[in-house]
Amino acid sequence: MPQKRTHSPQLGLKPALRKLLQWFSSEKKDLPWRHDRTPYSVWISEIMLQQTVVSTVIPYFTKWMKKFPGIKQLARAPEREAMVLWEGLGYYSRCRNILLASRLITKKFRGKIPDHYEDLRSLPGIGDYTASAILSLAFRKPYPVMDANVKRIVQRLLALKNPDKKEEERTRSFLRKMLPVKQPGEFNEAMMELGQRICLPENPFCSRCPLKGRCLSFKSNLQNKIPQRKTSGIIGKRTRLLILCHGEKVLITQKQKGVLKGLWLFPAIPMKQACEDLIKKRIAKEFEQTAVLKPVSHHYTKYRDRLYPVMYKVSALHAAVDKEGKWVDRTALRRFPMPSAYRKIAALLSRP
DNA sequence: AAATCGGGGAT
DNA sequence: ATCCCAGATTT
Repeated sequence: MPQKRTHSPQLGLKPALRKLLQWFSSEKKDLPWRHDRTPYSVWISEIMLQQTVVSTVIPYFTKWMKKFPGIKQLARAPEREAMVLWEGLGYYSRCRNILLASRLITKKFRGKIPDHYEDLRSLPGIGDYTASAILSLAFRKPYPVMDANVKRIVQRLLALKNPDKKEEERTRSFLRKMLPVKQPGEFNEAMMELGQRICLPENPFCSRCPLKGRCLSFKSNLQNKIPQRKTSGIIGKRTRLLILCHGEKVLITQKQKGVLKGLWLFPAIPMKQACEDLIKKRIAKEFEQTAVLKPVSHHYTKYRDRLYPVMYKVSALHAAVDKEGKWVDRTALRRFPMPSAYRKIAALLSRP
């Protein structure tokens, strides 16, 4: 005869799992990559979704699948064409890596996306998360994913307080226990959507959570203490952009390295620096400031860069400019991939 | 282990 | 205005 408990009993893992899958089957959203699911569509969507919210990805995914419906079309595409589709999505190395990987898949895997963990990990841009997502969603293999949503949920379920290496392993082993071998994809998607819609970083909707009976944080009312909020550490910058007009043409330069490699930018210098000396020395003998455009903000990670575009009309060009930059007709700017902040300025220039 | 890479949605 | 996101790669 079991003794009467003072606390409410914790829900077993199996019943909790059943509730989760039930919640997902009735609440899941209709997303483009959930139609006609193939290894290719899973791969592309998962890469686009890295550090990028669902609503942002949807139009990019749709455009991409229309232009590159399969790996064959992708593998023979010039990088420029792919980058134009990616423009505005951010983290541009993801796009370069997709191109690289598509060629590797063609060459080393007979044009088929591999269905083994190590093979997937060998491809550029595919880390632990993406490999597990492809294996579970596309090939129904029992690999749990650990994205930010899943980590947050398990942290709360188990009331883990400091996210370190050890707790990450706790999380992984918990997920391996919970994951239903016959429907790993459903489980992974259910967890991610739960994190996205119920188990929010702040003020989670615990009352509507199918896992609340299994959640130690909820039981102890710690759901707003776990996980700890991290301190910001934002760093602000100010940069002046030079919009140099020569006749109908504008000067842009292509990034040669870094994450923005391959993208085109207007020449930029820190605010403090005297830009007119630079123009005189490197670009043209004669110039005249013609306008000051509205600033736009360009931000990445902890940096918040405020861009101040200034237009100059230049003449008597130095010959050396062609090496680093390109004079482009204003109406042709749209054919050169740029980060969003720069695109906003380019849009102003291309209309009269 | 920590830094770095974008952009925008949500609050 | 601030936090965060279906992370990967480099330092």
